[in-house]
Amino acid sequence: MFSKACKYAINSMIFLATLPEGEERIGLKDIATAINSPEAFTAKILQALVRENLLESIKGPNGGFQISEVGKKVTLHRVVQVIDGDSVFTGCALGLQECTEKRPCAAHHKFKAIRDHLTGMMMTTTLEDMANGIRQGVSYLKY
Amino acid sequence: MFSKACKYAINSMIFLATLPEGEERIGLKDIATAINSPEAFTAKILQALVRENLLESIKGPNGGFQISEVGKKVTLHRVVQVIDGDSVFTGCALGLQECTEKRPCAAHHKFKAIRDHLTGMMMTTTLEDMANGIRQGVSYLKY
DNA sequence: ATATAAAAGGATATTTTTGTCTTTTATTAT
DNA sequence: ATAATAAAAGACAAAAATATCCTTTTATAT
Repeated sequence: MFSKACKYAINSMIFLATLPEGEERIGLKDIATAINSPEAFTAKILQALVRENLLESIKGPNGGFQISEVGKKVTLHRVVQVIDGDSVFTGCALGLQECTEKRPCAAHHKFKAIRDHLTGMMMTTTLEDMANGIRQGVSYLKY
Repeated sequence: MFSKACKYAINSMIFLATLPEGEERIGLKDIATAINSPEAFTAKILQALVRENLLESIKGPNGGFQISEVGKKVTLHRVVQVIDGDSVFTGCALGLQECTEKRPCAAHHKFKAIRDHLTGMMMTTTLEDMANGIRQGVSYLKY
């Protein structure tokens, strides 16, 4: 469904969203540990999230990453879009180049319902929603 | 969502399912042309479908592939399972190793609904359904 | 029997994704 | 100013997915 890079991105964002007011900044190492991801690879992904303003980063001692104001309000949909693009939301499930209402693939209408469901869910689920589950201990970031 | 191999598999199966009674056998080249896929790669995929008895193959002149009795009755779900396994139906969307009702990832319940929807659709959509759309010219296999 | 056709099988190549390592840049504290 | 810290950037490496090529096996037709 999503690339590993995208999963790391989502989990990183959720983790950063769980950090309490005033202690929002945290280093790469701690993020990678918290979500159980390879550190250097995670760094690349965080860079992309910084470029898209979902995160802020500060170099040097006591540096690290923190969720931005934009990032705080963002949905799952946006995070996926930044890392994987929106092919998962709009691409043809059977791989046709041109797959439209007028010239649909064999599974177009069946998959349209699924994709609409997925897109709707992703556009209405915020990082805050998911961070709350983690904070309350009803859901988890690793293992 | 699905690997390219899996898309080629689905499209091949649909194409083979559209062939009329008595003219069911057709060569690799024609299949690859019909679905616009790389020939040799498609061959590998068809071999896997033969191994799983969704297709039959005959070597030599006038040889080729044809859909088996099993294959005729099969659902999209089964084709995907043969090529991609069922991680798309059962795997954790956020990549957690252990993601269960008791120890869910942050998005578990949201994705459960999507996956149930997807799985349900795939288990009830047969190749025949999709072949009919192609035969009637209301859906397409390439471009 | 022989030549031909077509899939099977295996080796190899390419591309994409994932992952690591090293150097550079920015920031902080001494 | 200097040393230390941490992210950014870029080069490189490994693994997986995709794709091709070559040889072998099986069947058909002459």
